[in-house]
Amino acid sequence: MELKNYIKNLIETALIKTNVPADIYHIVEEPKNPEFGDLSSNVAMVLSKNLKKAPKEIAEELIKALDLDDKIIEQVTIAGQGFINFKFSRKIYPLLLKEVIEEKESYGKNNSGKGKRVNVEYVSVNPTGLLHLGHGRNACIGDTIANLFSWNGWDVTREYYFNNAGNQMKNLALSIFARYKQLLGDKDFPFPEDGYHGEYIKTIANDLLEKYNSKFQNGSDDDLNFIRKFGENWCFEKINSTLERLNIKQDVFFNEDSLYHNGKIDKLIADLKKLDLVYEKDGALWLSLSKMGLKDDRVIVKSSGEPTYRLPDIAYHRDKFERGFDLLIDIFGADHIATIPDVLAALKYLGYDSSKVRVLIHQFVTLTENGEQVKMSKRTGKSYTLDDLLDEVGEDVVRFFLIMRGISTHLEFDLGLAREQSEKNPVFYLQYAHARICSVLDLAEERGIYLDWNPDLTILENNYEIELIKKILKFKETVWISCDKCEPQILADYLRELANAFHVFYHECRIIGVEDKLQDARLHLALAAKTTLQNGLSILGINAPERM
RNA sequence: GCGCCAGUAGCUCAGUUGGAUAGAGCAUCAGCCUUCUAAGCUGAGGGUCACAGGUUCGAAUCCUGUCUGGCGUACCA
Repeated sequence: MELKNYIKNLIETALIKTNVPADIYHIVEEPKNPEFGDLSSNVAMVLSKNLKKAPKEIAEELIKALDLDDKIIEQVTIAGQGFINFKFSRKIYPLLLKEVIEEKESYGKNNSGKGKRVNVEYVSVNPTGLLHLGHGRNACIGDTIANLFSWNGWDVTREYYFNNAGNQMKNLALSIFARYKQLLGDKDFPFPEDGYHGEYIKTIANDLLEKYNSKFQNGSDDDLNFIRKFGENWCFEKINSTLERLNIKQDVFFNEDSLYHNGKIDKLIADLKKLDLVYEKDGALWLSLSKMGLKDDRVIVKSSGEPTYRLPDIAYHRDKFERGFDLLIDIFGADHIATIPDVLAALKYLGYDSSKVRVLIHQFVTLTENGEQVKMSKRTGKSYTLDDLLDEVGEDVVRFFLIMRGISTHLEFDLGLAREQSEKNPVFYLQYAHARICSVLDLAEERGIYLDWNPDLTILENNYEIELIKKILKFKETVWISCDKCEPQILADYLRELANAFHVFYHECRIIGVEDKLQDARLHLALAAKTTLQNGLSILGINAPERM
């Protein structure tokens, strides 16, 4: 039972009874100050304007109309400017806790997305280099959001979109070729102006040399094509191994090139022409964004005959629509922001419901240590890659740090803090709570204490116990909100609060060695806390260690 | 110039579509281990919510303007 929904329904039923339209927007929330009660409603204040009555007066009438079950609600009071505060009977919490224990590893799941399909597109890095911190943020956000949708009952497709055809890939081939020639002794062989300068290009060239010797030194078209493919495979292998370390596995790898081969690009152009949304000018094909309410028209096919990225982007999203998803989520870095309004506008004019596309823009990541920005890895002397970071602090810390801030804010990754294997590190705080519980449960088992299949949890009634129970019960709602808002950070924050509630309970309440019935009830409470922590951590893709 | 994001404690950040006394972690200071993991717990100090107006019962939150930082603003992706 969801307590918030219960109260909300109670109020709405009362509103109908008193002939007030029940569709008014009102909030049921936990008051900051626990003295005010367990849940609080602002409905009287919201209504006061429409009804032209004092909030307190409305609240009084409403309370009379509430159908109260005194087994559930102990007290209803009016306070402040007109808040209606509800206090639950302490007896209901243990009953709800029982449900948590019974649901085990599925506690927290709900069916709000049942029958609906969502496509989450993330990472989507072209195979021209290694993953960096920004990609890591993208990957961790995307994977966590995909997990959240899954927990909310959605059928989730995790997708990676890439382009292995365009200019960038030519550039990759030319960059590798130049390094290759240099390795072959032609020290002054010119490096392409817009080439990829990373050290990894030299590594690829070196691998190429070791494997094929001087076979490609002429640099013919065939040679360059081979080198391009070699480079692509090399990069993908690295990208995949990094993602694997983060335990990220995607379902669909969508190749942009397929849109050209299966005619979807041509069809898109034809359809846009039919709708009179494109025109030719200076030998190029322009998209009439001004007709769609945007400011400037943009080129979608260059005078050279090559498309710009906008064209396949539109075709790709159209393809996703055609695959029948109810929701399309794109996870982009802040540098990709410019194209979004264009793509959405075009989709809308092509007859698709562009409100089904949800674009999440995350801001950049900066790596700092002792307040100073870190650009190069101390260990390798090269620019800092996601792999370097994983080597240094491990996957749990990386995953947690990259989602622990709101998506839209800049993220400062404090390397010093991340390296700290102590109480300063927020990841360990969560994991420690889990390990602590495991250790208590182990000790119980060692001493031959077995959990009663039908525990009397009503014995749990002190504040520390109740606070922990309330926190555990909040998990389900948190999984929903975090998904609805597409903010993994909400879940991360919640888990810290949950861990804190457990640590306080543990500190104040002896579990093993107290009177049998109480011991059993507290062991069950610890078990419920463990389950909740474990489930929460699994959504974040973080391990829940049994020992630390 | 224009667009998007941000500006909250010394630092890094929360603040649940406007609610009661603005919160947390780190840092600082002071306490708590002969009993289940001290990677823990308790307490203290620390604020002009960038600035100025406006909207109303009520604003960190909404509107307008200004300032500061980041990212964009291609016939690159």
